[in-house]
Amino acid sequence: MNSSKAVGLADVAREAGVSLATASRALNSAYGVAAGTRERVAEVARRLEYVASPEASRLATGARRSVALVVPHLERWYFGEMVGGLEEVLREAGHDVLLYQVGDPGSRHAFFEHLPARRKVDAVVVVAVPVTEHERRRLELMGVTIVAAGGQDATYPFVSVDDAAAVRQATEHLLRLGHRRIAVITAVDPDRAEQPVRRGRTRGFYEAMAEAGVPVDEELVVATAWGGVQAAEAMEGLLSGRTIPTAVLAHSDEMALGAMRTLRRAGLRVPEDVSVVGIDDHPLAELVDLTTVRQPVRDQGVQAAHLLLALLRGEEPDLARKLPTRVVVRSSTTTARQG
Amino acid sequence: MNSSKAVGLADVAREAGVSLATASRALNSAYGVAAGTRERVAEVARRLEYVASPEASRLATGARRSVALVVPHLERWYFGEMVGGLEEVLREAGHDVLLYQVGDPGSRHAFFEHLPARRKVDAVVVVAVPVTEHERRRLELMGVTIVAAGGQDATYPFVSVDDAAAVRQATEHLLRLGHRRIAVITAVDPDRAEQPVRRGRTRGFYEAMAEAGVPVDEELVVATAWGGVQAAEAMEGLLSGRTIPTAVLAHSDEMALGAMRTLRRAGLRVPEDVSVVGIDDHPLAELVDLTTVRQPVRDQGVQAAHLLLALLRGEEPDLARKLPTRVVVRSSTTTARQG
DNA sequence: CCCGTTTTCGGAAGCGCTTCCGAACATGAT
DNA sequence: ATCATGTTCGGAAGCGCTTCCGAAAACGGG
Repeated sequence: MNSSKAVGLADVAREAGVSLATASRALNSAYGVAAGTRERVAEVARRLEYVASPEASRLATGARRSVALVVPHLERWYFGEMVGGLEEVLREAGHDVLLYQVGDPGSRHAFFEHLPARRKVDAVVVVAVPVTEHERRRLELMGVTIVAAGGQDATYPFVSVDDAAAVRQATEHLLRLGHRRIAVITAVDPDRAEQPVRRGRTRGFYEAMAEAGVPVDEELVVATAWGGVQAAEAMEGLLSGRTIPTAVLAHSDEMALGAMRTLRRAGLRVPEDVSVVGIDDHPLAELVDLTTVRQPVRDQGVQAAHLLLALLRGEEPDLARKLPTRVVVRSSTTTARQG
Repeated sequence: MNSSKAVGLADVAREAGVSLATASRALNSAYGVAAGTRERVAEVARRLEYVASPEASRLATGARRSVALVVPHLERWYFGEMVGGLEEVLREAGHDVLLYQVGDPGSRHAFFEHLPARRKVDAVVVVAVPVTEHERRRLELMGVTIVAAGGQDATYPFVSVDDAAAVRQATEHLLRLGHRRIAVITAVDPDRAEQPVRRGRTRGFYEAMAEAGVPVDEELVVATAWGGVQAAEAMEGLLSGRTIPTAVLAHSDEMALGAMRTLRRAGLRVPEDVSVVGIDDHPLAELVDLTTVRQPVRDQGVQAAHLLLALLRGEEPDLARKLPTRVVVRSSTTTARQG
C-alpha cells in the first residue's frame, strides 16, 4: 500500500542536475535562480510528484502555517457553521487547520493544561468559548496570536455579535406585539460555576423591559442547560407557575423548539395562545416558521479568519468587530391576547 | 506577546546536568535510564514548561501522529456530529486532527489534486464522501491508511449504516400503516454527474414496495438537491401532481421538515392528511415530533476512529461494519386515510 | 580586452530532536 | 578478587529541508 520511499528534494536535485540548495531555491521561487533552471527543477519535481516534507521545512524555517481551532461542540449547528467558515478561509490562505474539541470539562482541562497545539500552530482561534483567567494564562504560554470568533470575549481580538442586543431585539419585538408577561429560557453552562444571569444575553432582556417600563416577573426567567429537551422541561416548569406567560423567548432556536413542543403537548397553540421567539436563525427555524433573531454565524467565522490572517501578516486590523443581528418575523409570534 | 525563545531539549539537559541523549530518553521514558535520572529530568522539564518541538521529533522519528478528516459540509448536523465523534477518540489517542472541507467542487478538486495533507498525516478518514476512481488514485499517492466513516463506500475499510435498509424500514413503517401512495423525496448531489436513483438509499424503497406488492408511482419519487427548502419546493411539485400522496418519505429529517412546511402552508395536516417520515433522527426531530429512522451518527465516527487506530497499530480489525438503524415512531405518521 | 558588477549556483551549517553505538561503571557469580 | 553481564549514559550521525556565504561564471562599460 505504501510507496517504497517518499521522493525527497535530493532526488529532484539529482535528477535535475543541480545542487540541493538550488533545487530548494527554485521550488520556493526564491530570488537568485536562472529562469531556465527554475523551470527545469519545477518540471522534474512535477514529474516525480515531489512534495516537500512539512516537518523538515518547518524545522528549518520556523514557520508553521497552521492554526488551531478550539471549539466546544461540533455537533451543534452554530459551531459547525462557524468552523465551516473559519476552515474555508484559513485553508484557502494555505494554512492547515487543527481541531480541538473542548466541550466537556475533562477535555477542556486537558487542552489548557497540556496545550497539545503548542509549538504546532502559529495561531489559535477560540470559538465561542469564554476563557477563564487561568486558561488565558495557559494559552499565553503558547506565545502565538489568538483571536475569538463568536462569544462575548474582550480578552482577544474578536468578531462576534452583540448577544445582549440580539435578546433586546427579540424582547422589543414581543413588547411591540403587546406582550407583558414574557418568559425567558436562558441557557447556562452546567460546568461553569457562577452564572451571572443578568449579564450576557439576558441583560438585553432586562434592559428592554426596563426601558418599556414593564416589570419583569422573576419567576418567568429560568435558566437551564443548553438543549431542546432541557428547554422543553423548563417550559413545563413555566407552565406550572402561577402566571403563565403570553410569550416566551428562548436563547436559541433549538431551545425555542423545545418550548414549543411542551406548549403543543399542553394543548396551547403557537402563536395564538403563546408566542415563541428564538435566537440564531437556525436553518430549520425557517422550516418550522419560527420567529427568531438572526445572527450571521458563518460570517463570524469568515471574518474572524480574515482578522487572524491580517494579524499574522503584521497588519493592524480592527481588533473588535460586532456583526449586526436582526429579527426575522415568521409565524410563531403574534399580538398578545388580552387577559 | 511572544516569549523570547522557546525552551529546547538542550536547556533541559543542561539544567538537569545530563546529555541531550539522556534527556531525550528520559522524557520518552525509553528503556535505559536510571529511575533517579528520569525523575530529575522530568522535574526540570516540568519546571521549564518544556514541550518538544513536534517538527523536530517527527522529522527524527518519521512518525506523524496526526490524521486528516475529509468532510463535505461541517454546517450540517450529520457531519458535525460525525466529526465530533472522530475527533474525540483520535484526540484522546494522542493524534492531531487536521480538517479539510471538500463541500464544493472547487475545494474538492483542490484537495485531491494538491493533496495538502500529504506527508503530514499518517491516515485520512473520508467522511461520507464517495470518492471517484480518479480521486481514489490520487489519495493512494499519499501512501497512508484510509478509512471511510458513513457513506456507502466499499473502497476503504468503513463503518456506516445500511442506507438502503434505513429507507426500507421507513417504507415498511408506512406500508404497515396502510399507505400505498407513498412519495419519496431523495437528495442528490448537484455536483455529481450520474444519479443512479434506484441505487443507494432509494433502492430500499423500491425493494420494500415490490415485496409488499405495491406498485410505485414514478411521479411520486422526486429528486432534489439536499436541503430543507429544496425539499419544500419538491413537495410543492408533488402537490401539483394528479395524485397526491398519503405519505411522504424524505431522505433526511431536514428535508422532511421542508416537506412539512409545504404541507402546512397548503392547509394539509400532518399526520391526519399526510404522514411524513424522515431519516437520521436529527436532534430536532424529537422536538417536532417527527417520525424517522434513527442512525447512530456519532457512533459511526467513534467506531471509524477506533477502526483506524487498530489499523495503525497493525492489527486486523473488521474492515466493514454496518451499524443498525431503527424507526423511531413519533407523531408525524399515522394510518392512511381511506380514498 | 580588462576589470568591477551582477547573477547563478554549490558547500556547508544549522533547525531540534531521536537513536545507534560504544565507553564507563556497577553487579553478581565464581 | 576476577570476569562476564547488565545498566546507565554521552558522542555523534542523521531526519529533510532552508539559507548564509563565498566561488565561479556571465556581463557590461571603458
